[in-house]
Amino acid sequence: MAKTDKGTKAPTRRERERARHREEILRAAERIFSERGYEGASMADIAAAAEFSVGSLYNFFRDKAALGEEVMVRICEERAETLEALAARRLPAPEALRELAASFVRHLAAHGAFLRMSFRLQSARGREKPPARIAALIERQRKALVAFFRAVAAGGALRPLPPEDLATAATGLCIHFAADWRLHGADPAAVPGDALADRIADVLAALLLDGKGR
Amino acid sequence: MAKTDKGTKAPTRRERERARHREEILRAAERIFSERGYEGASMADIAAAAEFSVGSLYNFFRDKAALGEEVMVRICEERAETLEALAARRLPAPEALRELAASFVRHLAAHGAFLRMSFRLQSARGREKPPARIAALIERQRKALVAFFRAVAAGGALRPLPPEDLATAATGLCIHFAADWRLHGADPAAVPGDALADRIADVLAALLLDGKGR
DNA sequence: GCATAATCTGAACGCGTATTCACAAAACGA
DNA sequence: TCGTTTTGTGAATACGCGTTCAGATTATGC
Repeated sequence: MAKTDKGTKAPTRRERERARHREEILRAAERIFSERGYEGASMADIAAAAEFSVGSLYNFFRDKAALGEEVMVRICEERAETLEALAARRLPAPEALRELAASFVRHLAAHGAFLRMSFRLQSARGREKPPARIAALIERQRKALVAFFRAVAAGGALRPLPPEDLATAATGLCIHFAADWRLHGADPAAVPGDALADRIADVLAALLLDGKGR
Repeated sequence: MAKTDKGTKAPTRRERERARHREEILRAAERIFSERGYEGASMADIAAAAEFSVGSLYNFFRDKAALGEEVMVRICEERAETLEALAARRLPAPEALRELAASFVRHLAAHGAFLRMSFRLQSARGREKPPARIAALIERQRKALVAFFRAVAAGGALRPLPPEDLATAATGLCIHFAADWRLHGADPAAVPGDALADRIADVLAALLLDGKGR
């Protein structure tokens, strides 16, 4: 099976090692970013965490921005895939919303850098637009979530709103309840768990489900 | 010898001038922060915008952090007062939600720095907590919004959720719809207007109002 | 008008950090 | 084993920015 290249040979030993090193740098970078934030993480910090020299980082990434972008891209890709898979499952509304909340919280727990770097996109310097690859992934997530809500709404158990608005609303709810949890949580380094997932699920259900059982 | 006494005599000419200068610096700082973000705004930029020298800024504020904090504090105070006033008006649910959306958008339009600096609180370096004064104001806003929803819910026209959750949900919706509008808007420097307010109001109504008329 | 205090100025300083580069080490092919 | 190529190293570099301070400027009290 052709891996990443445009249909050439199996990767040589060198290529495999290089890929592994790249991977380790990315993992270390994500850890440091999530601990100290993008601006607070120095290349020296990341290099130390990855057990490489600073110079080596530049053999793999053009500059700090490229490294940060790649970290974010991978997180966003994972989230997009999760959402696409979730949309394809065609669950009934209540379970669908519960799964949405659960997957969101799992994503947060796995990628502490996600919320931080998302917020950074909005507070970033100047009038910078997010890099094109990230903008595209955000759009992909959005598309998947709209499809998710279109499918769920077909069951007729949701409030009558355009799926686009449902998607935006659900995202806003997830993010803000998570931020609120971070703000009020005792330990700022704590990892979100089932308590948060349940709370978000309850709110999503209460607000988005059509309350026909009343 | 009366210097800065605790609210006794009429302020002398000097004191009034000093207060005016301070005011001008704060206005300039807010403008620059909203244009370039906190990290992207240099003290030299702010000084130039305020038509003072850099050194003068330090006669009014201990350092850049204190200046930024003061800018944020004033914005948050204004918002808290608006919310408290709104809660006190005891409007019927539909009008109440419409006013909530409208006041939020007016606040955004008046203070371009608000969203940016709010997001910055979440993506900030290290594990810094927000300054105590700002944390207190955020809490004050939250309290006001909870009171608002408690009052509105007393009319019985809202979805049956704890007012705390309604408050968190409403905030998340407002912020995320605004962020979405910023992201998809043609001009990134555009000022949010009635179109955004209407959209948010519609969503709030559709999700938070008890749909008993169905 | 003069002495004194308050305010303003902006060049100079120090610090932190992203980035580079000359060199070292290692891996590879023959 | 030996030249060549790739990869790794970390001290040196360059730069931006927050902050300071000694002196100029302006206001105030007498």
